[in-house]
Order: sequence, then C-alpha cells, then structure tokens
Amino acid sequence: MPDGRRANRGPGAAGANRRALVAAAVEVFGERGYAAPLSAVARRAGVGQGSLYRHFPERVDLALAVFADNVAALEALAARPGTTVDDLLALVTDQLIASVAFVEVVSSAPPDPRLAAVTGRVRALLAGAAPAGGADDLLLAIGMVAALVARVPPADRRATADAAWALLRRGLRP
Amino acid sequence: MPDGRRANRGPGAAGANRRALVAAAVEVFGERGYAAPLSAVARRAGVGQGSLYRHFPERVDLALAVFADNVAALEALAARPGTTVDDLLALVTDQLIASVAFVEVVSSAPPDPRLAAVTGRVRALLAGAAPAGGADDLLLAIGMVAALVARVPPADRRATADAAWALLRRGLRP
Amino acid sequence: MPDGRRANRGPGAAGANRRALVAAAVEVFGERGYAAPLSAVARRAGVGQGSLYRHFPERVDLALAVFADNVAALEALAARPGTTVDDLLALVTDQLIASVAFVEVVSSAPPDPRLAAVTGRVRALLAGAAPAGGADDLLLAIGMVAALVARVPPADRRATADAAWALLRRGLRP
Amino acid sequence: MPDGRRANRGPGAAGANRRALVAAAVEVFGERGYAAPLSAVARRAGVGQGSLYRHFPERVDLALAVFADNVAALEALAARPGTTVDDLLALVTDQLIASVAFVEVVSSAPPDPRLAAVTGRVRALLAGAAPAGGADDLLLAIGMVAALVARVPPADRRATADAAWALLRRGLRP
DNA sequence: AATGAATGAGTATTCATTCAT
DNA sequence: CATGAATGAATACTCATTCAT
Repeated sequence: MPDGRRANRGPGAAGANRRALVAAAVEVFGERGYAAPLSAVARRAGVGQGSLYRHFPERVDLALAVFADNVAALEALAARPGTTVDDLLALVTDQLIASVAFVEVVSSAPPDPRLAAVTGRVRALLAGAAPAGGADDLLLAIGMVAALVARVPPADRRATADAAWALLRRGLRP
Repeated sequence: MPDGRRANRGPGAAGANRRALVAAAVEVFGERGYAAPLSAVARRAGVGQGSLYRHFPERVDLALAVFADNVAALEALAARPGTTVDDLLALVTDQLIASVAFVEVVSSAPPDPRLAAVTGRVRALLAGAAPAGGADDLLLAIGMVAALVARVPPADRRATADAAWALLRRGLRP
Repeated sequence: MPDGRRANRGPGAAGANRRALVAAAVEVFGERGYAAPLSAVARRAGVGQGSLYRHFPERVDLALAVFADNVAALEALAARPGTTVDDLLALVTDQLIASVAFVEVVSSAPPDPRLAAVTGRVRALLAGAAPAGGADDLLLAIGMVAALVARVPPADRRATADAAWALLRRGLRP
Repeated sequence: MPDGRRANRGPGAAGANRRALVAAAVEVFGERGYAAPLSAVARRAGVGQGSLYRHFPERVDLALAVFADNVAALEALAARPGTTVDDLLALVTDQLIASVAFVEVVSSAPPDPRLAAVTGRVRALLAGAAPAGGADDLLLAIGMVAALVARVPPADRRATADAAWALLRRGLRP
C-alpha cells in the first residue's frame, strides 16, 4: 500500500484495537451522545471501520464492554473488607460521570439479557453491603442520578450528582 | 385533484394543523424518541412537510409548544384555591408520562432562552405553593423523576414514577 | 381577518403590486441571483404569493418586464436628436449593472420568442445609430460585457464594465 | 448481492471512481448547469452518493478538479517550444467549450483561495507568452468569452466563441 | 485480522405551485 | 382580485453496513 492508507498492523493489534475502541467510545459518546456516528469512534480510536464491527458488531456491545469494566471495579471494591455502601455509591457516581452517555443504552430497545445480567451483578453487590431490602431502593436511586446526570452539561455533572444524592438521602420533607 | 395529493384545505386549516402537529409530536416522539423523523410527525398529523416547517421551523419549537400547554395547565391548577404541592406534583407527573420524550429537549444544545423561561414559570408556581426554599428541591426532584421515566418502557412509566416519588419523599435512610 | 394577515387591499392595488414586484425582483435577483426563491420576491414586494403568480405566471415574465422597461428607456434616448452610439452604450451599461441578474435569463431554456423580440428592438435602435453592419458587433459586445458583469461582485461591476469596453474598443493588439 | 445494489468494487475502484465523477460532472453540469443535482452526477458516473461526497466534499471541489486538469494541459502546451499566445488561446477556448458550466463557479461565493491559485497559474503562463502587460488583457478577454459562451446553447458555442475572439482582436472600430 | 472505500437508504430542508378564504 | 397557508416533489447530506484488498 504505497498510498496514504494506515499500515495494516496485523493480528497482533487486535487487543490494542479493542481497548482503543472502548476508550474512544467513552470519549466520543461522552461528547456527542450515544447516537454519535460509529465512524467517529473508529476514527478517534485510530482503527478501521471494519475492525470496529469485528470487535463490536452492535453499538450496544460497546456499552456492554464499558459496563463490564465498571462492574468489575465495583465488585473488587465490594470484596475489600470494610467497604461501606457509601463507598460503593461514590464509585458508582464516579463511573456515571465518566461514562455518562452509556446510561442512554439502558433504555434502548430491544431489551438485552446481557444488560439485565449486569444489573443483577450490581444488585447482588449492593445487597451484600446494604441492610435487607435496601438494594432495590439503591438501584432505583442510582437510576435516577444516572438519568439526571446524563442530561446535564459535562461541567455541571459532579455538582448535580452531589445535589441529587443529598436530596435522596434526606428526603423531600425535613 | 384526481391524483394522490391531499386536498388543500386552505388557510382555515392552519389552527387545526397546528394542533394536529403538536398531538402527533407527542405521540411519535413518545414512541420513537425525540430524534424521530419529522416526516413521521407530519404524516401522523395528516399534514404536509411544508406545513410542519411553517408552524415549527425547528424541532425544538414542537417541544416548546407542548411545554407551553403543560405549564399553562399547571398555572391554572396552582391558581385554584386549596391546591397543594402534591396536587401540582401529581399533574407534573401525569404530564411527564404523557410527553416523556420532550424531557430530552431540556439537555439539547444550544441552550434555548425560551426553555429557561418555561423553567422559570414552573419554579415560580412551585415557590408559591411550597415552604420557603423548597422550590429548588422540588425542581431537582422533578428533573430526576422526569429523566428516569424517560428511559423506561411506556408500560412501566406510571409505576416507576410512583416508586421514585415514594423514595424521594421518605429519603434513603428510614 | 382579525389575525396577522395583511389587509386585502383589493383590486385597486393591482398596478402598485405589479410595480412593487418588478422592483423587488430587481433587488432580490440582484442580490441572490436569478435562481432566488420567488417567495423572497413576493415578500420583498409586500405582496402575496398568489398575486405574484397572477401578474407573472412564470419566472421569465419578471425578466421580460424589466427588459421592457429598459428597452423603452433606450428607445426614448435613441429618439432624442444628437444621441450617439456611445450614449446608448452608456445607458445599456447602466442598465446591465442595475439589473445584472436578468442577463442569466437570456440563456435559460426554452428560448422565448418575447426575448427575441426584445433583442430585435435593441438591434433596430443600434442600427439606427451605428454605421451599417455595426449593430451585430455591438450586440455581441453588449452580450460579452453583460455576461462578464453578471459574474463579478456588485462592488466591482462598474470598473469591470469600463475595462471590458475599453478592451473592446481598442482590440487586443495595439 | 441478489438485490439491486451495485456490487462493491472495493478500494481499488477509488481512482476509477474519481475519474468517472469528474467526467460525469463535466457532462451533467454542461447539460444542466452548475446547479445540477449532485445525485445526477453520481448516477451518471455509476457511483454511489457517498463516494461522490468522499472524493468531493463540496460542489466546488468538482470544479477545481476540472480546472486543475485544464491548467495542467495549458502548462504542458506552454512549455513546448514554439507555442504562441494564439495556440494557448485556442486551447483555452476548447476547454471553455468543453467545460462551460464550470465558468459559473468563478463567481460563486465565498471566494475560494484555490480558485485564485488556478487563475494565478493561468496568468503566469500567459505572461510568459505575451508581450509585457498583455496578460491582464488576455485574462479579461478570456473571462468575457467564457462568460458569453456559458450562456449560449451548446450547438452555438464554437461559433460564438470564434465571433467573440474575432471582435476582440480587431476592436469595435474598424 | 486490519483497513478504509463503496454503497444507498433515510432524513432534513427548501421552494414552486395550488387554492380556500 | 389579494392573501398566505397547504402541499409534496426534489435535493443535499449523513452514516450504518459491506467487502475487496
């Protein structure tokens, strides 16, 4: 290929490509929303369109890859002795703010069983840390904060998340 | 007009067209999201593409028309003697469920001053009904419920909204 | 009509409307080219779309109206004793610069017999003022200047026309 | 691909596609003017819409490609020993007649620096062949002939160009 | 396995033209 | 006879997906 085409780095690049695509998806979807063109993700990752489709045949597969990373981090934290519910919520909030666009995925049709599996893992680790019955409330609260944070400009996300958690903790009536 | 073209109903149809377009927008955006094709809105309304653009030059103008109706209904309710904050929140929730897709608009760029005006009217009427300082908490809570409801399948929206309000009212710690 | 619709000024407005449309066409086509939307002409004239179509069923009819005015002015000048060919060319040049967009019409299909008639009148009055056989050269020269002026920014049109006439008068080889 | 979709000829078709698009643009714009639909150019070239946009993101890029070819041919001729100004003008005239529609581009807004570069190259090669100071006159004359030829039916273009050059050479006064 | 060009369906938008009032 | 809303065909442009190399 004597032309301007990027060199074919061969099979060895597969792992690096996959990681670059996930990182690019976090960035691009964070900036332009979950509906951003996939070509922009491939370009940001420095990877061909075809490679994106090989690794992630559907748009949702990119989101699932991010979720998998996030849940693994949560599970690692939960496994550490002395971790409180608040510690877990703090990490969840950090993840929400970092990968806000993927929250949109949750509502996208059709409902994906792999998504349900992720939610199940989160529920399980919350149940392990919260008093009986509290896990569903926490899941609902996380959903509310996530949804809210997703529709706020990047600069306001941290403050909005903090205000939302404060309100949720004290309730509407003092 | 022996061909397939819809009869030109003349200028008298302007009002009816406008109302049909708003109603169609609520339906279509409710089903397919705020990014749904405008051609689908025009078709559902039984109106030509050009008429849609005449009445609503930008997509956001459709949302503003819905918001204007909603806020007017809220103001009418607030003006009725004996109306409580809970009455207002109940109506807000009904509106959210009925016009869920328009919630997405609030986060769309660029920020629209007309949108800020609508928010201002809501804040004002809440401030008139809530104890001092409570209006901002209520606005935040409405935002959370709205964002959450918007990413839930239509059939679950009522139950989700109810659960969210219950959680917000009692707070996360019993 | 209690709404925002302009008052129907009635049949008496016909003449004024026609003149306003021609003037608006000169302006709008001058600014945006002969392909400018007819709705812009009607708006500029302060006249309904329907009235434009009544007076000028086709786009070319607007051009013909301008040409008719221009040729009448030329004929009036030619009829004045002592008028030279240069006087006529000076007026033609003024007209070209003022109504530059209409030059495009000449090349628009299909060829219109009324356009040929206008050209014939111009040839006749030039023949009356120029030495035998010179009228066709003059017509060709006018066509060249017109075509050139039409593709130059408004501010440069006068200077361009002057340079073109100077070149035509002296020829390429001194 | 059993459906109607054209076979994907792969990246190797890029060069052929580009050439086909330029050739199709010359034809289509020649027949229907510079405002002709780009979809017609793509269809004539036997190429998808997307490929047209990939190669020529803007309409003017098609014109620049034609100009680049034309100027290169002129420069090649100018470099040949014994080439006269008349030889160059003859080639310019041939090019004008073949790619007449692109003349419109020159007046299109916004002014494009790449267009100015093309003009500069033409001026340079004329200056090399013409007596001192003559290049600007020649450029003006070419502009007049080009503008005139562009507004004449295809069948008349050669004769019109010849008549225009003859008039320019001898000047208006015998 | 990677690359990126090719493809065309899908949408937004404009504007000529018609016609009820 | 005037008005301007209604209509939809035509066009520009984007982007998901395929596939030759």
